[in-house]
Amino acid sequence: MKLVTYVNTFLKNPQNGRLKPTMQKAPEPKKRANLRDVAKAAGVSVATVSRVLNEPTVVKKDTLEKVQTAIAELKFVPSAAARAINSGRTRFVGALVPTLDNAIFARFLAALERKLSDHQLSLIVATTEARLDIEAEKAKSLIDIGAEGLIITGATHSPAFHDLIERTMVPTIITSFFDPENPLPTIGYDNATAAQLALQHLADLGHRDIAVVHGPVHDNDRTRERLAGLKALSFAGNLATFETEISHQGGADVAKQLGNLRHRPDAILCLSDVVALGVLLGLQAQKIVVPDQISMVGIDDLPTSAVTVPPLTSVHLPVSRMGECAADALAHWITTQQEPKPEKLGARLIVRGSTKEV
Amino acid sequence: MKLVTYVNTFLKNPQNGRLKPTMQKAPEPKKRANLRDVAKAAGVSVATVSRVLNEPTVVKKDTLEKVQTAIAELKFVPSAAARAINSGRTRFVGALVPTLDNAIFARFLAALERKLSDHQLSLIVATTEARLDIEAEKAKSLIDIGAEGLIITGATHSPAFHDLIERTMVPTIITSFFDPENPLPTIGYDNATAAQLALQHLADLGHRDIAVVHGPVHDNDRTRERLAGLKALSFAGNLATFETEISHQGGADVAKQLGNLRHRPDAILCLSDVVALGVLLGLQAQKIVVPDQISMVGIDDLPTSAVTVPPLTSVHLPVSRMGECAADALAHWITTQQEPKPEKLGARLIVRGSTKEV
DNA sequence: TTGACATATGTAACTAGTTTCATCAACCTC
DNA sequence: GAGGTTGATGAAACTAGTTACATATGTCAA
Repeated sequence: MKLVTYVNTFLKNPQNGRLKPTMQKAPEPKKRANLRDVAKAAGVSVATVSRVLNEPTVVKKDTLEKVQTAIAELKFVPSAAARAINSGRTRFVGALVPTLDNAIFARFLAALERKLSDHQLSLIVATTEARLDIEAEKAKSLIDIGAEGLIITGATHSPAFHDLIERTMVPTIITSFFDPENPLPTIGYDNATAAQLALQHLADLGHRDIAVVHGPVHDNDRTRERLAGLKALSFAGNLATFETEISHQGGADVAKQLGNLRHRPDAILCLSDVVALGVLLGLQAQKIVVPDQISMVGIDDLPTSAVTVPPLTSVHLPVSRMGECAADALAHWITTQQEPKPEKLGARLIVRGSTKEV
Repeated sequence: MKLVTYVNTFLKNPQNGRLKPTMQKAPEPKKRANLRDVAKAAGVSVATVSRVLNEPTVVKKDTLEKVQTAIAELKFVPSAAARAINSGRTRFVGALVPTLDNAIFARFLAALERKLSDHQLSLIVATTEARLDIEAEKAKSLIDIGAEGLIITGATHSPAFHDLIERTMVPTIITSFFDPENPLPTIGYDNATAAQLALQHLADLGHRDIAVVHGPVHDNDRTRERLAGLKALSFAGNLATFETEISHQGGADVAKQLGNLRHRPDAILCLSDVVALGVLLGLQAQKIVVPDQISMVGIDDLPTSAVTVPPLTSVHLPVSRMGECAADALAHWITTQQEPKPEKLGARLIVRGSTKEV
């Protein structure tokens, strides 16, 4: 299919900058072969060539070979656009993530892309900067350019977005979030449980005065769910929440705040590992020793969390598997028109060195 | 343009799973409007509608309004596929990066995507796992599906890849690498200079026994250039190189090796910040104090590097700007057919707390 | 009043595929 | 040997746009 685009544009601009204005005739920009060319070369009709491409079994063996030879000789690749126009299949889907600047999404997308390509689907990535208006806008342009499906993050979206999905009925899967009741299928972990796992661990170790550090709750239902999970757990102690930017810097900033507190909590629960790493660094800068002076738990379990000093106790979220499941589910939805079942992926606590009994 | 795909597929599967098998007639899957529908509704010809879309100035004012009303009423969005088929423009480009799992590429892609969308271009991201064969394969499928341009990393590629680009003449820009002589335009920093900046800094501080930690050199010309830059600098001391995986874990592994050395170097130069952070953590795990016992420099200057303990001295590489420049250059190349000039972006040393005079 | 020209719009051909329907030959059955 | 069935292929219509060319008005100068 290569070069639909470029060759055509080229042909329409004969004064192309690449051609030197010499006397010799233009180097004959060998036009890309199309179905008709192949048909002519093979001495068959276009319908037959199309059949060779799409249902080769119905074509007689020697005809098949003739056509295939012609295809090879002319280096024919069917135009994706022309195919899309009547099959309605563009073979790409879009993924909307808040940011690429967080290893958790990068890992998710890597798995998603890998698995989608098994289904012959390309992935267009769009970042929303965690803003619902940008999300709706980018979703619209993805659908406008022909995305066959969408992968989105979380269940909270703008009315414009919901309207768009409802009108267009584009298969859309929600990730990083599990809720069997959601009108759109969700594939993710239970954020409330994940947070509870972390809190329970701290509680079991005897911590009673806990700082909860999290990213912006505005427009982020994953964070809200995690916070709600914490509140739902009957915990016999104090929880103080700190909201900050999801970045190492954001975590470090909170660490500084915590260090200055007259009454310092005895444990910190970070709702994301990126923030946790930042907090850890921030504490270290103040010579506050983890876990001796303060325990720390994170959520996400990034590979880096195993390398920190001390290694971070964290709740593992299976983002790579989530990417694979989402890819399979979306591909299946697109091909069969059957909406997939929601899938709940387990989260589990990985105890490492950043937590200690009081 | 929304829903080309899905509606068509839907129409071809009237037994769609979403429709309940009730008695009432199917909810009339309101077919997406096309040019002809709009023309009929507005009482004009398809050519006029097309003109309204593409060169509205040549259309009489009240005709224009009539058509625009019809477009709005029918919620008409032109099919991208149909447009692509005769304009040859698919309005998307592909980016091939080794991995998403390194903040440096994530940041680059974020900037690239942001700027491309200003040019009305979408971005398809493909990861190559730093393998040239995968790169060539994915490049081919990107071009096959109609990518109008490609953004790639580094100047070393497989023969299949070069052949592909030459045959198809798809505009392709090399990033993370600067070489005005390269047949394909490069937009990036001078890797040799960047590495030299780091080494010179260590040399100026009096370090003479330096460990150089870097990622795989196989198939990675950026790393090779950096190493070559180091060798080219007449440095009156010892350089020992350590190759490892580009990850925090990889860095930590090397740190352990270094810690076990009977004669420990007095400084570490990491050719990437991700590795540097890993090394820093690895040293810390062994209670080796930076910079008192050993100095450290990195290259990349990730935001995290400012937060580590101690904050990492690093050579800043302007990846966001690189993304923007690449987007502009590629968009310009696609629209004007004029190959852009190579662009060299400056790198500069940011001195922080991880380096100290001997 | 007529010719010249510009402006606005429509007709139909074109892009590159897929798909329906018709045709024709070959084989089998009665 | 006529009739029915199957298999392979082709002609032409179809997808949804763009665009070259033709045509119909309108304005102005001669």
